[in-house]
Amino acid sequence: MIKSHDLNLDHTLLSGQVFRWKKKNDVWTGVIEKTLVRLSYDHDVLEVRGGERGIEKRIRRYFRIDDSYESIMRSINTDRLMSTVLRNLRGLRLIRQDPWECTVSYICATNSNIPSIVNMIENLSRRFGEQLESEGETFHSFPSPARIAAADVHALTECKVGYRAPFIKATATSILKDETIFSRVLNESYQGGMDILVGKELGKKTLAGIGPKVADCILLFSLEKMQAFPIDTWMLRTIVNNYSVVIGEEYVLSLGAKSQFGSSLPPRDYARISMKMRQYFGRFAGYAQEFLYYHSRKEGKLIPIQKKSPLSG
DNA sequence: CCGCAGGACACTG
DNA sequence: CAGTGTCCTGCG
Repeated sequence: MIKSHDLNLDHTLLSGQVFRWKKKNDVWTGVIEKTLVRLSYDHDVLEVRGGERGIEKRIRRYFRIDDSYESIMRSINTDRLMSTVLRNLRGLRLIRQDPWECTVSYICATNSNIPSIVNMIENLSRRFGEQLESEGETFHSFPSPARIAAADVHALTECKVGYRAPFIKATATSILKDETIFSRVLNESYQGGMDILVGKELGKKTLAGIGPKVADCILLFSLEKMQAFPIDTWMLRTIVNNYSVVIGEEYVLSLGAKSQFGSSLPPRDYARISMKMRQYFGRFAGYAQEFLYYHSRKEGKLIPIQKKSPLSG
């Protein structure tokens, strides 16, 4: 039995980890692999509709119910901010996603925003996934690598994924050709897994559209690397505003001086900052990241990081 | 019409 | 290598 105290669906499904759940009348509907599931709370007890026998177990796995939540919360309760955030977002959990869907989702996330990502993933599913009917509604499974690899780039572009279309197709093709890649990462250390995903393994790039940030998301959300600490522009702001001491105040200043925030963080800076944060939060740093990320998004406007100083005139 | 949003990549020096 | 510009799309 899962209780709302252990799993807060709103926090978890709105935290920006996943992009395919919809809420209507206090019922969350989503697709786990090829099963359509409806979730709601009845007097603090999670109620599951859809799926067949065994669905409860899959739900537990999906929401990582078997993680020792209390112990993890204690381990990442490192400071005043975390203490507040952990209390306010009680019941937020990491989700154990399918690596392939996760990969495509975060390729789509580059230089984009959540509503747009939701749109892209939905378009891809509608066009290339399998239809799932339920209670008069139509949903779709996420398309397999084979379906995407076989797709025309033009057809992918029609799903509004933009310049990511060739990346998505190329990555699907790579995964078809190297089916064990995810399981190899699973059996690797964090750094080993990172190296494989970004293509440093044999010095050659295998997966297109996957840099360190996307790789961190894949590692954290689908490949059991709970120390992974993805750093997007929001997280960078949060770090600069709250954890400059952790990554080095002089270093923060040097970052600002370089004013490199117009594009992505240079890989070397990304590696350094995420390493510091992993060291600071420990082996469940990824949980801390997710709490901080959702917190910062809920808080909304943070002080934007200054870009190139405009030539005032 | 411009700036920007959960970065990656190709291209210079 | 390290530092820039560009990339499709949607929205304020």
